[in-house]
Amino acid sequence: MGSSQARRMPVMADVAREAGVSHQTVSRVLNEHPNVRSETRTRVLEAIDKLGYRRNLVARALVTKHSRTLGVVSFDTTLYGPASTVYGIEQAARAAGYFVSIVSLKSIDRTGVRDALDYLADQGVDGIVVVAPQRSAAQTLADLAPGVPIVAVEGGEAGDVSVVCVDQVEGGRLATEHLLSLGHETVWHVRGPSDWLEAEGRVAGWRAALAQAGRAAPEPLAGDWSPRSGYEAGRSLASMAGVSAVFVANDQMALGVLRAFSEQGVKVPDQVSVVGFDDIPESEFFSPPLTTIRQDFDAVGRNSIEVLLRQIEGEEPPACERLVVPPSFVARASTARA
Amino acid sequence: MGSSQARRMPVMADVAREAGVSHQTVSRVLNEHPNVRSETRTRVLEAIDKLGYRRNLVARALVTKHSRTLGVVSFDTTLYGPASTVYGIEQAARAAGYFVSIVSLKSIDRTGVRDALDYLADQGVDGIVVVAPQRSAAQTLADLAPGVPIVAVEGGEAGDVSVVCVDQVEGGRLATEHLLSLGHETVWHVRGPSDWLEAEGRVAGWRAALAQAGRAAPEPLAGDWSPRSGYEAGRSLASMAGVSAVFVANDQMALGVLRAFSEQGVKVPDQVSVVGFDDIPESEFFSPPLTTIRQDFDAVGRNSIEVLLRQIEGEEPPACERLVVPPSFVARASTARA
DNA sequence: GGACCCATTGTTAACGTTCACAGTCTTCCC
DNA sequence: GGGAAGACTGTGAACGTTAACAATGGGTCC
Repeated sequence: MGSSQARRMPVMADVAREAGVSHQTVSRVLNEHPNVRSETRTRVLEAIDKLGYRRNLVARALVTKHSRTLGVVSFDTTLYGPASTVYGIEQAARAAGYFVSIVSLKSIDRTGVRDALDYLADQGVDGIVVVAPQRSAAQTLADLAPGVPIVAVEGGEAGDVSVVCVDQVEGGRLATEHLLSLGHETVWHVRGPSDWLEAEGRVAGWRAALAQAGRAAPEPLAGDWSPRSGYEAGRSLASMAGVSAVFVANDQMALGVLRAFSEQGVKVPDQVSVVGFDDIPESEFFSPPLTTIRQDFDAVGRNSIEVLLRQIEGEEPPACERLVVPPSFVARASTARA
Repeated sequence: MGSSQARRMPVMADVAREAGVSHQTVSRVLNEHPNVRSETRTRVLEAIDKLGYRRNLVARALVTKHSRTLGVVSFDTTLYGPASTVYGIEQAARAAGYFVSIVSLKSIDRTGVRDALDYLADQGVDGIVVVAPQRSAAQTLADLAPGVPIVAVEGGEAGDVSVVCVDQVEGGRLATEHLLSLGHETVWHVRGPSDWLEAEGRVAGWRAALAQAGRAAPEPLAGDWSPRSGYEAGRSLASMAGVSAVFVANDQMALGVLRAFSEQGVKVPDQVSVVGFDDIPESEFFSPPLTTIRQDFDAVGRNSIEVLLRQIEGEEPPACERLVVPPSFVARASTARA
């Protein structure tokens, strides 16, 4: 304990005594019940102020069965994307009067997600947002139905949970079509890890755009989102003939690609055009400034809370919505005509 | 509500009935009280398993007055530093069996911090970590003593709250001494915003190193941590004569500086050496790879939880510790002999 | 064999709210 | 002036857990 508070915190009964009313009337004032005489209300309010009373939310939660706390499960909140999404979630949740309890997972094995959900459910959260970009996580989610409403962010077409996501396919298409429109014969791709839905979506968009233009799709190079993996892919690409346009699945890897090209004397955008994905704050100052696809993480966070609250507070049964946020194209200096 | 749960969750009394014991015995089993016959324990455990019972932590918190939840107040968790610190905090807290409730502030006016603390205190958190890198936040903290234990991260020498921080002065000194050791006449500095304690510390270290070497300190250039502000500082520096070494207060701004130099045809490290601060994952792949000062954010997070828990669980009165994590020097390719 | 200790279990009362219901006092209408 | 509707307030009982204390039983020690 170690608390050195002199006298104990006042409770509702203390306020009631001070104001000369019953504890229930104090409760009514606090909950803005309409049927309280305004004179009584001010008396209670004064008493509250005088005693420095603060309502005990734990006791309240016990009886109402609502903690006004939302849980967030996320994977590696150190990355820009997840961090921004969680930030958006937290802002929106607090604006709606909810607390946010966070669990950041190191790895995303099945048990990890399951444990995190149990953990949060134990705590009595009213709902959970799972930032589950990996297929494995998304599937786990579909299987287990905890007692509380759930929303998945970037969760694929998972069973009967609501999903909020950015249209990754459209993003991949935008990037690829931009490069093709500049006259490049075809577009190479450095993709993200295979169990990430976002990576899959971008690959799909890239393939679709190439197919639509009647171009052959080269074998994509594998990456793991890290600058280093991009660097390695970049070295491979630099050693290959006929590479004039590359769509890299995120900005961090794109940085690695740029670095590798620079080392190998490959000029961007003169010899090779590069497009990234995410639009992290640094991208604008890469050498050269990176043309990329912007994801509105803030909107994703906000929307996920909206969907979740609709599920928590709405009277209808869980509707299982699917909300897609469009990506946008950001032109900078890393692409040029073939 | 909208919950479609068929029958209500079992409570302790249900388990007790099922196992043929009193609810108190169930409680004892759950809390690993020693004086329970092992045969009784297994019977209770079986009943728990059979009914799928989960203990209600809200009710528990009401009577124990401990929620096993810690609050975190942070500013802009989108930035790498805060994000990593919060990540470390969350990991350490969960390992110790605590939940983490987060409040991310947009701005750090006095009221913002005050409200956040009140908000968390209302929720009944057992302790709070404030990632308060700005002087204003740190001061606010010193003023108000909420009922709960508090630890400040990067909080300066604020009054009677415990502080965990990285030795910024030492970091600034390391960077500057490295540049001086390469034979540079003096070292220029692009600093962070003036109300940030970290910015001040780095400036102080830089000045100290210059003074110790008997060199004059040029007027530092002002930045706001963003790549753009670094870019603008870089343009100024490029237009000035006699600039051969620059210590930039964070890696993001350093990126902007590198970009500006590149645009102006200033070669790094041939003409100018650059040192950053933070060691973000991207730094290794800048052009050129950035020599920088690494902060162990993870250690900061872990330590802050350790200090906080010692304050919460220890029996002694709040000791008001001050824990300093040393920075480390990371050599890469952005610096060279004068 | 009686006193005493300890392990084990049960009983009752908090914790601080909100909910359900029952009052009391106006006011208004016929 | 009687009754009913409505505004306002109070009383008692939950919510599901842990704390404090009491009770039981077996063993040990002289």
